[in-house]
Amino acid sequence: MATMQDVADRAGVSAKTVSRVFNDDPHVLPETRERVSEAMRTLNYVPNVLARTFRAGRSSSVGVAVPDVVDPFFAAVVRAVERVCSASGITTLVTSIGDDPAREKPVLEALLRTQLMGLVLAPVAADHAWLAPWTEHTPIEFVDRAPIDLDADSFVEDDRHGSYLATRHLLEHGHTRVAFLADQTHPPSSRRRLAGYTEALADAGLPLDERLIAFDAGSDDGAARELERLRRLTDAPTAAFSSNARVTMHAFSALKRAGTAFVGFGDFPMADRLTPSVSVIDQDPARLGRLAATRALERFNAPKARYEASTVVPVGLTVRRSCGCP
Amino acid sequence: MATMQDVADRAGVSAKTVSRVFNDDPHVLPETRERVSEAMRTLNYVPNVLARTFRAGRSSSVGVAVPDVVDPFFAAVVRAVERVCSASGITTLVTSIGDDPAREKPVLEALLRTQLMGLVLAPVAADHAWLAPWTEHTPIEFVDRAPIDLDADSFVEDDRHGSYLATRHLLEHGHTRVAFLADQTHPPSSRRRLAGYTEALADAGLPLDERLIAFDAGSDDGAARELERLRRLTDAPTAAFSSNARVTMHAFSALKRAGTAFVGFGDFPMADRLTPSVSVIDQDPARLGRLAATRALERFNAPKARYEASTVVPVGLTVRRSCGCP
DNA sequence: TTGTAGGCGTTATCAA
DNA sequence: TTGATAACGCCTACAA
Repeated sequence: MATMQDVADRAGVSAKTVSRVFNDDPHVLPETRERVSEAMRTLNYVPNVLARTFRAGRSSSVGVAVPDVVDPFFAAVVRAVERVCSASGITTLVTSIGDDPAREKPVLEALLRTQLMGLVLAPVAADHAWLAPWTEHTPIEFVDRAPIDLDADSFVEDDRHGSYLATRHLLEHGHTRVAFLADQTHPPSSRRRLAGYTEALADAGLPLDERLIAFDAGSDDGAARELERLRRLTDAPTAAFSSNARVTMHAFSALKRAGTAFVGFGDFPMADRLTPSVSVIDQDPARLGRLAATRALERFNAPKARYEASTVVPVGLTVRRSCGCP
Repeated sequence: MATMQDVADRAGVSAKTVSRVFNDDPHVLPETRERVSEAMRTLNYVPNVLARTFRAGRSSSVGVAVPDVVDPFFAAVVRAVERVCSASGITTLVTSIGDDPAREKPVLEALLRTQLMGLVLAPVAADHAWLAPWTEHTPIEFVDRAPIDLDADSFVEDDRHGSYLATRHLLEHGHTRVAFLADQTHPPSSRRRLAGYTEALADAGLPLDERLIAFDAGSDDGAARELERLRRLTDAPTAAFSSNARVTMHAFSALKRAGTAFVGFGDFPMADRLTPSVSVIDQDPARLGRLAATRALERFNAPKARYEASTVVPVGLTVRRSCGCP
């Protein structure tokens, strides 16, 4: 690999001049510039990014850490961040944290050590206090899930309102017994979604029946078990609100079998092609990613400016068939 | 940010000793080690990864470039690479190339400039000759699609045999008119899949009818148009082989509407929940990613060893309902 | 316009 | 066992 010095030797100039040519510094005679360019070409000179980065004290990349890139929701976040960054010539360092909260800290530390320009994070752990020292050097933007015990930007969907919409829609179809399906992942969102559900019930003058809440619907088996339990209730539910896409996908077959009307929080691929097609609360993960990445770069460029810490993105109801609509 | 020198000063030793402690060099007295560790703790020392990387002349990351992280197939590849790498403390640099072949070169160059340990690549462009100089410094592993005009490792599915299996299965159901559905992406795989299809027809003593080949089924509209065209043929097809998951997903509704029996190349989320559930040729993207990442690291560690250049991973037929099986 | 000196943080080399 | 020195490739500050 040719270095600046190699090019300089060949062109009969100093390394600094090569540097100038490379960085389009105007203080170079056209003739010199040409000689240097020539040398760069013949030697196939490629600047050493590592050296530049080191010198600059900052890498030119943004990190993205999500629970799982295979989840379409997070994949969309990742792609949005990539888009924003690549437009500025910034590379993206993607990591899947996985389901285990204990892995989060080591994974993020490894990322942050690389002197990122910023980090877009959809966390799985429930405590982010330890990130505080890092926020002084690196803008950290939370997406989908707000930080816990940490002062940082967050970009989240309107969980409460989405759940409210979904539940109300089912109630408007005449259902009075609506189950709430969830899994154990990220309690804060879950809690907000439960709150929207409860609120819709209350507005309809309906009581909250704890037995209608299923917290183990995150797998095919779990969903089947929970739905079987619900079916056996004396006053069995006739409708269900699934509080996230993962649950909706796993519970789909069981819901269909039981003939239960349902709405899910979060769209997913082929939801509109299933029979019945699935009515969903429509999130916009790309928007979350875009906003977060943009903010990260803004903060990087103007660390002292003041920003809105918490951004709540509205969600809407996409009506298809599973809710009972014709 | 504390540097080694800061730690050294505080512990009353030289920077090199701190380095030794940090890197678990045995040639340090336990007592010295303790003093240094103490200083590291109080100063909250974090090694400068940029400096280390620069010094080493190599980043400790592996690149992954795929057409689109949102595509579940490539997402699975990405995650597999991540898994392999993180097990060795190596970070992963993920990039979506997008659909535009022209973007491929600049995107990859940006990646390669960062002195990657290796690159796992699922290309969209049809010429890789320009990568030749890079392969001397960086192992480049092709997945899903083989390199064109370049000598590099490749890990691909058995396209031909998979298509053969799918087509034969449909023929065994008694169909004699089987359409071939494709889009324009990556011709080499497409061509091999077409070959398998043709071969199955030939083995059944059936002629290849060019009119049954649809090359524009990569979108909902395109698929609908193509199927309409096929429907109007005097001798319309009663079955179809979709040559990739993207096409299968887009064509699903139209195929269902037409009552056509079909098998798709490549599984996708919810394929088993659709009505009819979709019979597919089952690929194993995670395996491709795992193999490629492993090879990249092997080559990095032993650049001179000899390896099998081309690996073809077998595929199988997952029978569900769309093929007409009861 | 061009060049020289110096340093970013770490580690290899070699000497003590 | 420990330390001084130099070097990785580039760029900023300053000098010529």
